[in-house]
Amino acid sequence: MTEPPARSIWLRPERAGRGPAPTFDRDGIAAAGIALADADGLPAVTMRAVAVALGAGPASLYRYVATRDELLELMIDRVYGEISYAELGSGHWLDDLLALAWQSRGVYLAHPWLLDATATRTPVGPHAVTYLEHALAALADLDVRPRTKLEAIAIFNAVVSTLTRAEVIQRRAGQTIPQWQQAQAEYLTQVAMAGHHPHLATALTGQPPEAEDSSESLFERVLTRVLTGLLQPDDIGATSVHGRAEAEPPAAGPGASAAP
Amino acid sequence: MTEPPARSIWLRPERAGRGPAPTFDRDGIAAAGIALADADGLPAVTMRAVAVALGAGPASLYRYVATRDELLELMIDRVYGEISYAELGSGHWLDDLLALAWQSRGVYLAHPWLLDATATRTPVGPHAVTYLEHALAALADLDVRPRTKLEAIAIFNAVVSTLTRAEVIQRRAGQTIPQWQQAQAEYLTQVAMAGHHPHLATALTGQPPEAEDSSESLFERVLTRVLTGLLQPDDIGATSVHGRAEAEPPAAGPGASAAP
DNA sequence: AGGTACTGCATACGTCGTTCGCAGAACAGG
DNA sequence: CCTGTTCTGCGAACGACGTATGCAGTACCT
Repeated sequence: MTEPPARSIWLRPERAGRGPAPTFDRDGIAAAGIALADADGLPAVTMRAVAVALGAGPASLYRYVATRDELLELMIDRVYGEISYAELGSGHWLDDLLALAWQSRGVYLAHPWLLDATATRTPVGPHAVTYLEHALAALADLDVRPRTKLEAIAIFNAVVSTLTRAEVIQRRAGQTIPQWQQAQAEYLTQVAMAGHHPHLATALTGQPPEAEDSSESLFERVLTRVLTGLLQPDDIGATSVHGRAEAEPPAAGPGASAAP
Repeated sequence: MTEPPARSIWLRPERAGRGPAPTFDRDGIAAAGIALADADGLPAVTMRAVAVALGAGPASLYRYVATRDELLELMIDRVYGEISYAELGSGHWLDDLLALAWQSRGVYLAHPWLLDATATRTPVGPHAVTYLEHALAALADLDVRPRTKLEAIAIFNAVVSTLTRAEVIQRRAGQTIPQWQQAQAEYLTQVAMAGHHPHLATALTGQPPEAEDSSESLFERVLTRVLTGLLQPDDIGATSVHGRAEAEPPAAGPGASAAP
């Protein structure tokens, strides 16, 4: 008859100090999962694998974690703990946010599986909340509605992960050549060559080696542009640059498509 | 002895006109999967479920699809086919891109699972390529390096999906109250009240019902700001005065690009 | 006509997430 | 100190899933 918990793992106390002392703890379990994910990717993080890595029985983890998803939450929040806020407090909000972005990038590069794990989920663990707090602190002096700040941070995080994902993929291309990716590139060039997609063709056959800027400068440039565009004073930006008619959602998108 | 294909499903011919006529086709299979996903989410799309929905045997689909991931690719590209490009060609790149964004939003709202399916994967099917072609066409007259355009489109897509995901979650809150989400909110407010996160507290307790703008105007406003920031002339926005650590030499590969 | 190459399908294998029930260990109260 | 309660780890098992395999039939090609 003990059902009621169902709450987030972060509200559940780790220990319920009654019985014998637990052999493991959340942090150690998360660390074991992270080690597996770092080595062989997210799919390698199975309940059994983490258990044997810990020297535990196949189903022992369920004493600490209600579900595999909670294990992933633990892992995600633990790597969020690797973020340093030492470089913040510059006095310029843009510099502070860029510092946060570089820190995030570092964590993503150190734990590429985090890109997949956070693609669906939005992290809400203690360390993630600390991150959000610092991001808001960076924007504290900005004269913008709090709502706008939260939006900006959400978009900001999405852009950071998108940029870093591109970087991870490109970095992997140097060593391992995933089968599907090569097939994908083959298909794309083939489509471009077919002639029906002129803009795509010119975009793909553009100057490749030329004065290509580094990934780092691209990262900083794109983020700067996005953030400066995003965090303008609240009263402007509502009208298009072309003096186009104001917000008028075009006719509804495609209808439901259930059956053929 | 037949091993060599391994190529993308888009390069593989649907029919190899030798044997008997297939009972099903890729489009029908994709439609069946989409129907299941629309009704019960992505996890409901299992090989067996799609098979029985089609009146086929449990493993019959492997005659059409090499893996479950390919089935998802089929589904993704089919819903991309619902996008209309009728409202494009306004002559203003921003208007065209906003029209694309509204179309994407419509598809996302009609098929919320698409948000999860494309969170990891980057769609590369024929319809996705058509989408990319139109996006590039919208930017054709812009005096920016092709590389910058591709970047901008990638960021653009990420922002669209982020905004729409937030909208889907908010929309779901009206009818179904997912357990984990309530727990999440409970935890967040509890953390904010604890006192150690002042900025978070003020951001969460901000004006709630006030002159809150609609989801639609937020959508358009954020996108406009991001895009205008992103697509400035190439020579500005590249400079920044932040000494940052974590710099590594540029990655080697020239190939892989940021795509839709 | 006959061979060939494809079709749908039933069955089976291995793995995964998760549940259940039990033996033992620590704490609480007396 | 003893006893009962409450927790612990764990082995075994369940159901579902992705996928491989082998077989019988069918339609095209020569």
